[in-house]
Amino acid sequence: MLAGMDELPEPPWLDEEERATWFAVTSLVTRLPAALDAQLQRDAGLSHFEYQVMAGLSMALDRTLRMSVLADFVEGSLPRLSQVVSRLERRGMVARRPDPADGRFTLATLTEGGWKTVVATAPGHVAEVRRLVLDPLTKAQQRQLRAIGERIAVAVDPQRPSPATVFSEIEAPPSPS
Amino acid sequence: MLAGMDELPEPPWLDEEERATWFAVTSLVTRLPAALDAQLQRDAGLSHFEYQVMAGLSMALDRTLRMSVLADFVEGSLPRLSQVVSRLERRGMVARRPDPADGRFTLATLTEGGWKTVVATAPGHVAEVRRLVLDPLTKAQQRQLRAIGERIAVAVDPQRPSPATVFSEIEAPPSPS
DNA sequence: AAAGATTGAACATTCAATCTTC
DNA sequence: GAAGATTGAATGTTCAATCTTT
Repeated sequence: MLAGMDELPEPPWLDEEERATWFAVTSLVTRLPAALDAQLQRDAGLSHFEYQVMAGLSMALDRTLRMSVLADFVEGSLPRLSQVVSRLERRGMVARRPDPADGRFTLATLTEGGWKTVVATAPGHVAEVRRLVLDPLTKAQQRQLRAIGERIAVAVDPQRPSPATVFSEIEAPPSPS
Repeated sequence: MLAGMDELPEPPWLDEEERATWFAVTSLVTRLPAALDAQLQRDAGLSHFEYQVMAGLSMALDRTLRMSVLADFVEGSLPRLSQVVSRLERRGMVARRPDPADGRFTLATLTEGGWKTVVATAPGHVAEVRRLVLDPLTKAQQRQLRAIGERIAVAVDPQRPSPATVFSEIEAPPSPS
């Protein structure tokens, strides 16, 4: 694949500095999600993914979104979203119906009960996000983290739409999260 | 819980900057693990967690570690580790036996075949880590990321041993307690 | 009795196959 | 036939209960 190319040879192993950076990253991506799940599970009986789904809907116009747009927003696969929304539907949090404009789409709507759950849950979740992520960092570090995340995101998936793009699909008045 | 305390009132919602930071974090913690899993699954038929387990053992003295120490190192629960090691054992990658020094402990050892798998897999994995995380960042950003990760780690779990501590357990001979 | 580890059942996730609508 | 979504089976994870050794 790169025969004949004239590249900087990258060392096959990580040096001590790089390993420390890498360790920080793995630790972050394993422990932070676990901590967020724990808080939401404890206080609201929701996984972080379920909460993201409901929060996404709560920000949308008419609290309604097509499944595929919602899947994009929560960065999950459509099959996964479908399973999770089925569970949320059984619990009365979300309702689904075919899109009248095009029957191939499915519209998911946050019910009144789902809305109340989000409204009741959001402050505690936001507080936890502040406590674990925002408060421990200086403003400068928050900016750095944004830039770093953006660079890694591009490397992981160059095709990926920017946050702003995805977010605009959602439209946004009343916004928990 | 905090009646009468004199605190800075924290706004219940995130402002635009904070939300951007938060979005970068959630995106990072959901997409990066998926990308790493994909590479390892494709090239070696291993999940990232399985790889971490085997890599941890490969660095240890005699390629052997007590299950509880290994669980600490890979930041997973003991039940989870036990299930995963059972699978790896069935595949001939790892062997278990009671610790002769104290029968309550179980010693897990990387087999010759497991070692060969790690040796064959590591370069590709390291290359992927470079490609997705290290290469897109400047040296300064790598330092920043380390500092940021450390701050968040402390917030998530103040009791948690520092990376250096956990790592030293790995390299140190099993201390007869 | 406590520490370390394992097990079994409930639950969640993944992926290919399928279904429906355009 | 293609796009959007769902389902079913296999796989993985979680958690409480259990077992063994000290």
